[in-house]
Amino acid sequence: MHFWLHVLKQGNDAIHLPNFRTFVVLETPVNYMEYDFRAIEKKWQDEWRKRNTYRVTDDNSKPKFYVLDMFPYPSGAGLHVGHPLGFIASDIYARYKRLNGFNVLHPMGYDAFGLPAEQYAIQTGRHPAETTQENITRYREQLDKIGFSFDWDRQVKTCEPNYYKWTQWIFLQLFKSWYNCKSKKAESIDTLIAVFQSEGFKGEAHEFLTGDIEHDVQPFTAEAWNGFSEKEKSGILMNFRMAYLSEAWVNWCPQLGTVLANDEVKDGVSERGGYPVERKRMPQWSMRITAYADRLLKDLDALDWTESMKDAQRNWIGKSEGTSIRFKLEKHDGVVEVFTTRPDTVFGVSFVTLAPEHELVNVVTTDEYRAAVDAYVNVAKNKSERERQADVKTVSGQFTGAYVLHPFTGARVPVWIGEYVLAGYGTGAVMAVPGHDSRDHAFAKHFGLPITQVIQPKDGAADVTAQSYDDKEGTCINSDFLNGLDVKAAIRRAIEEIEKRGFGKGKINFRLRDAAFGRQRYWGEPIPIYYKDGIPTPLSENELPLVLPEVDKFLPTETGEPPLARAKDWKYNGQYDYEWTTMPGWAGSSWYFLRYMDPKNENTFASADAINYWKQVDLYIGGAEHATGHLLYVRFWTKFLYDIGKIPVEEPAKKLVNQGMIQGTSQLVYRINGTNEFVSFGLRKEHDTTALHVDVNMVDNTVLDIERFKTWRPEFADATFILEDGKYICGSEVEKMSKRWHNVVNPDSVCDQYGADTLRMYEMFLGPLDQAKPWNTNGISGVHNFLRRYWRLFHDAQNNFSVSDEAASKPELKTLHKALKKLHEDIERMAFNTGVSTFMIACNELTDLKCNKRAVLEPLTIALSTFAPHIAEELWEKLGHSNSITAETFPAFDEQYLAESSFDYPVQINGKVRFKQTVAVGLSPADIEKEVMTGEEIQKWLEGKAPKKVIVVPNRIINIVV
RNA sequence: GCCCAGGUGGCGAAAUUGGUAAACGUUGCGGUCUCAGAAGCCGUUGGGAAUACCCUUGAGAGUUCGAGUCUCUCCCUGGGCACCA
Repeated sequence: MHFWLHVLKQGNDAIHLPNFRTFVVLETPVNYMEYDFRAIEKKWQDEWRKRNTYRVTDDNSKPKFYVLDMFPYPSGAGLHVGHPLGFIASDIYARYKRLNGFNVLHPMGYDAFGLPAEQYAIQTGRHPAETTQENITRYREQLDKIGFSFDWDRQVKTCEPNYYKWTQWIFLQLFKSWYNCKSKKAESIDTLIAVFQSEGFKGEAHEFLTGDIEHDVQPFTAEAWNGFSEKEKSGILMNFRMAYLSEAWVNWCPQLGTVLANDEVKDGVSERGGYPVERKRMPQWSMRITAYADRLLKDLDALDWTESMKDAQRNWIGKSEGTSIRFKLEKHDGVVEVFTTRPDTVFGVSFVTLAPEHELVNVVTTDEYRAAVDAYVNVAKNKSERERQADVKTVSGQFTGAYVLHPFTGARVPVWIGEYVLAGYGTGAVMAVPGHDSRDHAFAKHFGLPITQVIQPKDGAADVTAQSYDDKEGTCINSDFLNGLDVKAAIRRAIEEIEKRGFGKGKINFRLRDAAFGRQRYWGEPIPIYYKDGIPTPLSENELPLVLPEVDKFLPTETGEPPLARAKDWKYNGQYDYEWTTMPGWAGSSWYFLRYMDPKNENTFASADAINYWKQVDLYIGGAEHATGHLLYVRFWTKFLYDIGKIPVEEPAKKLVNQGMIQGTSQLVYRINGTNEFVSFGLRKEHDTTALHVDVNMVDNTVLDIERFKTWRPEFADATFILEDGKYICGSEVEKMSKRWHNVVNPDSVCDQYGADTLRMYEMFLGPLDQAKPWNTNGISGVHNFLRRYWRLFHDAQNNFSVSDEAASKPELKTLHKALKKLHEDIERMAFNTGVSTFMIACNELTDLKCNKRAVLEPLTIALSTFAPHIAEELWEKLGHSNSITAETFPAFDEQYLAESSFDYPVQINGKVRFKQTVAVGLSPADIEKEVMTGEEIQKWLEGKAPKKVIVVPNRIINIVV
């Protein structure tokens, strides 16, 4: 006699004998008789913890492999099924590498400083440390359920003093360094001071400054330097430090009350919250990432990252090669320096445009135009970033009354100001060539300025008065010594001539700007600086960590100072104010991969031994949205630490894989307007309806659970429904997974229903790792079914363990080795979706063969432990092993079994026949040795083989099926 | 506007170097088991044609004995950058 066991959706177990007529309707049919994943998964998670199975040591006898996930920010919402996608992939790869004899570092931690915890603190008064810790605890619970092989002993939290002590330490190193453009590396600021003491500063004549670092330091002699006050010296050195304080244009977000870095601003609004962002000039700590622009760009080539990721960084760095040209002012001593990538069009200049913020605007404006210019500049200044960006189509500008002289022709060229010229890029001034630049063209048209053609397109005439010809192809005309040259040659010739005559010089510009580093926020690392007599002074290293002080409120002070100004008696030595801004979110994440190597070290950020052993991340998995933020900053800090001799590698991660986002599938119901009646999806067009999002957990495969819906919200308690086929069918839409759309699916609920192994395999099965895809559970039963069938291979009909020690047959071995070979390939190239299929195919074949042979099941189970570690461990134990399966070796495949029954099928090419593709037909290896046959030989060769099917296209055998 | 990735059945997708397109899963349909629901198991599921034939990888051309894969043009979707001179 057998009985049925069903489970209520809520998790209440109930046993039903067959003659019972009352049944529990199943949400998810699960037969606990067989594969009891709940017991198995709990057992092994406990067991792994007890045995410290995944503890990692710096074992020099094995090759190392470092698999890293981008650590999560622990938000209050907990994990949804999208979060673990990358973690599962990295876990499979880490387990695979471990089984292949590597010593694998696979850690996890938390990026724990950040805005949401602080916003929550402002609203509720709860300390961010407290809520962050709660969120971390919740994350850990969720992560533990999925069966990851993280070494939790190495966990890091960026908000803990023993971690941010070293973030502050790195800040101090940056503060104490400058970038030498000659040696192309960061060096101790002492070397610069030594130069100043002995020879002063010669401006551009100093080779180490001929790079692209911008500063406004006037030349001085050694005597002058030695006579400067401490404050003056400090001010000058600030222009060279890697971490520096300066008056700078920043992205100010009034709603968030803080400054944002460029990558934190999207389309003129803050990435977090979507609040407007303005330009504001204020004292600001910055990181001189621009010094590394060229190296950050160049070193991308050697990285094993996707092209799109590298391109995103290339775009962001935005290198453009061109030249600066100085235009002498007509009635002043000064010059207007412009930057252009098209010096070949210099004879087409009809005016020069300055950015409204340009410092020369005030100087050159004539009295006649002063009022108009002031008005224009004022309007421009008061516009927010967003307004300015939204407004790109309107042409605006103002003549200053001033003229410059064309360097080659001496012609008078009017000086305008225009919003379309950006203060922060190049020199903040452009030479306008309306014939060959569409923006200049629009400006010229609008203000009736002359348009000259200086480039002749190859395919004949272009009417530049109607439209500018921007292409970098053609021949120079109306251009004196450039006439007849094509664009490329003309650019070279023009630069040569400009340099020779001293009008300017070839120059490389980057779009990349220095990164704003101070945040007017509480929940971040304090910047280890205090102000002694107005001089920003670093703490000494043994004074670290500078611990985040307590404050009464997390808001700015009444006078607008950052929250840290509220901290009572928080002064250096009881007398000097500390810096009140804190570090941005990206600070802690810019070096965490190093801390995992030696997370508990009290004396240094990580010991030299550990760093030399682990070196860098071999495989880094995370979201593509970090392309221009985290991934650029972590490369920057890595290069810096390399320069100052602290680490042996220049790049944080050799290989980067971006996992695609898992979107939510929102479910919609249709309420007939003005009623409380809901109409099913298929019939909604017959009514005037409004779509409402409903909780996806109330919907099973588009069918709404009406009873649950009624209890969901009080207003739906007496709702009525128009059904189709007796069901209420919901509409669906793919949207970002968020509470707002009620489409969040938790990994916990999937683990409860199907188990962690099913969740792991299903997330992989969903599609290619790097692709964005909506979450749906349509296929999850297929994956779950696979695991049950796999379980059944080891058990008889009564669920008794039953594995045979007989030798495996050839077809069984063939199935095994085919699967192993494919798994090696699938996992190596991170095609985990096909990896799941490979297991399924093998399982199907073995089921068909009724194979329960140890010789086949043992190796396959080791392979399965990468994807589904819990069930694999359980079966491994049942197979009589007392050791954890993690101690095994990933089974190698044996070509012999594959070769024995397959051959390369012949294809005739130009009268010769070649063997191209391996097809299994059961021929002897001797047949395969022949590489080339004529058509006649094939006929002979086939004799006696009785092929089932031979497809012959005139004179050509396409395929043979035996 | 510039740069990148992609477009294959009802759906998620596979095809790794140019070699039988649609593996694997799901959905639908049919069957089996059952007093019965569910699960399980078996068959079938790109299109057309009365069988073993033909057509089919966004569109069009090209290279090749052979193209989802390579080249060119175009269309569409997603992503990045953007008055960056």
